[in-house]
Order: sequence, then structure tokens, then C-alpha cells
Amino acid sequence: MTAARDQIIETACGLMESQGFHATGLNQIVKESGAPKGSLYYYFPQGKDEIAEAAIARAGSATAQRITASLAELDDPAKAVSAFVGAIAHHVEASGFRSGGPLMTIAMETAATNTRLNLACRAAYQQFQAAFEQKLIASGFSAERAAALAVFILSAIEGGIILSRTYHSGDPLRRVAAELGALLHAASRR
Amino acid sequence: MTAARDQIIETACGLMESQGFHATGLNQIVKESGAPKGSLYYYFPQGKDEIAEAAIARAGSATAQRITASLAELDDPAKAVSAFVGAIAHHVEASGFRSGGPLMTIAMETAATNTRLNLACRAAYQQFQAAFEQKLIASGFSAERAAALAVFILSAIEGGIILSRTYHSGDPLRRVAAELGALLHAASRR
DNA sequence: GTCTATACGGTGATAGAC
DNA sequence: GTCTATCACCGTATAGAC
Repeated sequence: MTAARDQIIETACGLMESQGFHATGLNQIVKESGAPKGSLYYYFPQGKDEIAEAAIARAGSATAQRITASLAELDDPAKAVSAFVGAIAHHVEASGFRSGGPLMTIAMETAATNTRLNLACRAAYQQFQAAFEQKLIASGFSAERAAALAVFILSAIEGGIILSRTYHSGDPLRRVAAELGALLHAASRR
Repeated sequence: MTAARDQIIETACGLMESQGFHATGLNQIVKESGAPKGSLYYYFPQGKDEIAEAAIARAGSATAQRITASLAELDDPAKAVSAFVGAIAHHVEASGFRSGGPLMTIAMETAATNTRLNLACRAAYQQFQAAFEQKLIASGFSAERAAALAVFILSAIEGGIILSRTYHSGDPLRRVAAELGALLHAASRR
């Protein structure tokens, strides 16, 4: 509950989102967070992995809540997903393509090299997936179809973020928004 | 054209695909490649960035060719894309989730922090995109629609690779294969 | 709890012999 | 072309004072 610990986690989230895990140094976290320098290993005795794990958990649940909240703003699931992805496009652009997909880089870096962080990322993505799934179920999709579509939606969004960040343009994400909207519109008319 | 230089590039591709850019050390590249140690800065005077740039270019054109070749095996674009993505799923699983999406990690790591590598990744992704685009055009899609769909297809695949690698399961990619197949099937019936 | 100082390893990069 | 030796630096992690 201490503010210093929380500051460390928060800035670790931001730095790892834009740079990845390996490029983010502990010194950088301490400096940028303004947290007391000597307290890093007091709050996180297990070092960098423990900090990253906390950052992943934090970014994961925060993002999951944001997905749920955004999807709740529109009844129509097609329009809700499309609007959500459009908002991401804007966010990625506004950040100078430094932000968006808070866990993607860490997830890729650690998928096969760090089981602890891999499991943390996995848990977070499952939360994202569940958020889409529940929206679809609430919109009348069968549980089975909702689960399948949630995976596909999440895939398209994550991939769109990659392309938008490397192209330095929100267009790929806007394309994903349009296609997912059309797909869900057609699927819900059955 | 020398074999040593080529070996360095090739193993740099593999290591950066599974670990990312920052986690891959030059010593590791030299050791794993078996290339003569002292020749690293002889072939790549500009150091790590130059090696990574060459690795990205190599992986990029190799992958683009593989996409084109795979899509050419089936006439029906829906089935061709679906089969291609299914093959990726198998490849990701067979590699122990260390491989797949050769440029994704580097692309995310460097999108906003290293313009040189960012541009290299961008060029590579545009090749991938063009490969899908041309298949769709050859299948009767309008140029406009083909370009839009290519971005979406590439996004879904890249995102599916992320999920499959972090979940340690080929299922997300197989889901992407099925949904893209259905989408393209419906789109081509217009 | 927080500080400063430091140990220790690995990194990218360079120099100079052969 | 390739080798070995070495540089300066930065990374994580630790020790011990306050």
C-alpha cells in the first residue's frame, strides 16, 4: 500500500510497455519513478523479475477493466468492439507510438525464456479474452462462439497494435476496427 | 558472400526471433554461429545495429517468399490463407514456442527507440502485406479491398502468434486460421 | 525505510599481433 | 581475415551505515 512501491510498479509498467523488459534497467525505473533509491530491493527482494511480475499484473487487470468498461458503453457488440479498437488507435498515435499493448513486448520476450513472467502474461491475456467473451455472451452469442470469437478479436487487435506501432500510423488499427465491426455485425445477424 | 558473414546473420535471426534484440548478445551470436570470433566487427563495422538490420532484412525477405509460396499452393484464397496460418501454428508448436513471427519482438522493442531498426521492420512487414495483397488481387478482389484485407489478415496472424506463444498452445493460431478462412470465403462470394 | 557505496558479471566496442 | 586481449561502461544485486 505504500506510495513508493506503487510508484515503482507504475513506472515499470510504462517503461516496459514502450521499451520491453530487457531494455528497461532498474536504475532507470528508480530515476524515472522518483521513488527512494535504496528501497528497491526492500520492496522487491527478488529483484527485477518480481518487479516485472507486479507490473504485468497491474497492467493486466487495469487493461482488462478498461476493456470491460469501454465495451459497456455501447449495446451493439459490433459497434462496441469497433469503437474500442478505434480508441486504441488514437491512444497509440497520441503516445508517439510508444504506448499500446502494454504486455506485448514482455510477452514475446519471455514466452520461452522466463516461465514466471510468461505465466503472468498468460493470466493477463486470459483476462482480456474473458472481457470480450463476456460482452459477446451478454449480446446473445453462444458460450462456445463467444469464446472462439474472443480469441480472434484479441489476436486481431494485438496484431493491429504491432503494425500501427511499427508503421507509425493508426491506420492498421482502424482497419482492424472496421473489419471486426463488419464481422461481428454479420455474425450477430444470424 | 562469405560464409562466415552469412552464418552470423542467420544465427542472429534465430536468436532475436526467440529472445528479442536486447536479450541477444554479440558474444552469444559468435559462440552459437561458430563463426570466427574476431571477424564480427570486420563484417559489421557499425556493430550490433548493423547485424540486426541485416538479420531483419534476411528474415523479412525469406518470410515474404515463404508466404507467397505457401499461398500459391491453393487457388482458393480462403483455403490458402487458412492453410498457411495452420502451418504457422504447427511451426510454433514444434519449436517449443520459441519461434514464429521472426520480427515481432524486435519490431516492438524498437518501434519508438531505434529508427534504423524500425525502418527495417517496416519494410519487412510491407513485404508480408504485399504478399497477401497480391494473392487476393489474383483471386479477383479489387485492389482497394485486397489492400485493406491484407492489413487485417496480417494483424490477425501476428496477434495469433503472440497468443499462441504466450499460451504455449497452437489453438489461438488455429482459431485465427478458421475465422480468416470463413471471412475470406464469405468475402469472395460477393 | 532509505541512503550511499560497491561488488561482480556481462555488454558492446577497440587495439594490435599474426 | 582472424585471433586474443582489453577497454570502458552499464547491468543487477548486495552490504552496511543511518
